[in-house]
Amino acid sequence: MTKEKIFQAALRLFARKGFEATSIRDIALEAEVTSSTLYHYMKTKEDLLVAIMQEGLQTLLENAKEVLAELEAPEQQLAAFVQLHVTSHAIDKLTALVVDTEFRALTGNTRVEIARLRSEYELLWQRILTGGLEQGVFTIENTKLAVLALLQMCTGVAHWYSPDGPNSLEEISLNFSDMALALVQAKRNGQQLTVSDLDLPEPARFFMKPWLGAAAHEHS
Amino acid sequence: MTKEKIFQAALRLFARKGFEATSIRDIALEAEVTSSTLYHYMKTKEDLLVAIMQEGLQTLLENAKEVLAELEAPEQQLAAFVQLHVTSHAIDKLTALVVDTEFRALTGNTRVEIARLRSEYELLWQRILTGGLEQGVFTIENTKLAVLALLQMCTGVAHWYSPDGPNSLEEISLNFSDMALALVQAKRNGQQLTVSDLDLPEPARFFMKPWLGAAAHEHS
DNA sequence: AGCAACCAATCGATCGATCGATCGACAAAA
DNA sequence: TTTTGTCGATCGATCGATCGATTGGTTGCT
Repeated sequence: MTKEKIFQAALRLFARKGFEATSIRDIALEAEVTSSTLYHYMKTKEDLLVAIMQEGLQTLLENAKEVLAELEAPEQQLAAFVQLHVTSHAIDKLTALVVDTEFRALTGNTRVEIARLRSEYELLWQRILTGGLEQGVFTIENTKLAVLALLQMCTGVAHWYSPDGPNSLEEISLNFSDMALALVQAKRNGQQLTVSDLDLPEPARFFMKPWLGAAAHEHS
Repeated sequence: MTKEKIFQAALRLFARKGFEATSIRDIALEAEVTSSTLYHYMKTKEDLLVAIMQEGLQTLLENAKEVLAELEAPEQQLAAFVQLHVTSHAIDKLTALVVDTEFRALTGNTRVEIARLRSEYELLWQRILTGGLEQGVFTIENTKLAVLALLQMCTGVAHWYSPDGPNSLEEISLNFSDMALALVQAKRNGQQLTVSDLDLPEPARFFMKPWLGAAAHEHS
């Protein structure tokens, strides 16, 4: 479908050059249509950006909520959240980069709406940490700062991950879970917990619905 | 001086709207000169960006090297690095944001040069973690991944810090040091280390040379 | 079956606005 | 008189967006 082709082209270019540096004609060229054709599928260039960001954030949010519904222990939730976030940001690097770096290009209502999605997601992390604190399994001085640190550290994966890199996605995902558990000093019986102590359901990735970009990669 | 005024204007706008979204005329307006005058002080718009990024990265790098010269123990070095990085990114938020988000706008030689500065800085972190591993004071599965995680988590401060926020810069800086020490599981005598165990020289900020933006803020 | 009416899809041409950058003129300072 | 700083005017290129025309497939009426 042409529409999908246009969205994929925009996604690639927004991620590589940034929203402002990408022209309508760039997208048209990449999608192998004329710039006029673009306007048959969208109203403005910003609409493309909004669609990408909404899709990415909503999918992440849905997956996160499913994780919370499946797992109870805060240390399990945290590890699964890290795996979900890291894996999402690696598999669909392009969408993740756009979501994380092009927020300032948004204007008006959509800006507020996207900000709301993001803070809703942050709140889920906040609750996990609070839960872990109440159960005495985490040791955290400041929950809000810890959430910001954890999120930022996991989000960074999108900036450097490559399937050809020295570490597999699974290694990275597990390693980041361990670092997160260490950061909050997750302990049971006075022993520092690692992800291998938690027996999470096989691939935590099981929950993951494909993102926009990942979906296109499947049925190509 | 007019030149300084121009650089400050560019810094503010690049940080707020991004390099590509900022026009020459925007900068001229903000600096209260005409766009022609800009070209008396620079050759291209990209030169402004390069100057900002070089200044920021080089100052950070110099300060980091001084920290390494003053402190020996890896846990001290790590805590001081975190404080330096966090404090830099909070005090001179604008420069930090530009350095961290506008790399892709660079072209040609400068792109390579800036990338070299950045990787040189990363290497210092790498050495600290390796040192801590060799002394058995850190527990880290994968040093490179840990460096990326730590850097990303500290860099994120520039995105949300505000002097009017609920936490003082000192609180944030100390808190992030503790989280970093926890992430690498820094231990002496089997006891998890915190920043208060390390008796660092009074303000670790002592080493900090002012950045471009911070400097202008001083003699204003 | 055949024709008319419709509609989604695509195009080339082009709009006014703005882009980064240049030029020569003019004024103040050295 | 030369140098340094500043300006208005303007360059060609490109920007996001719009327009009417054309195509090809689908529907509905006879």
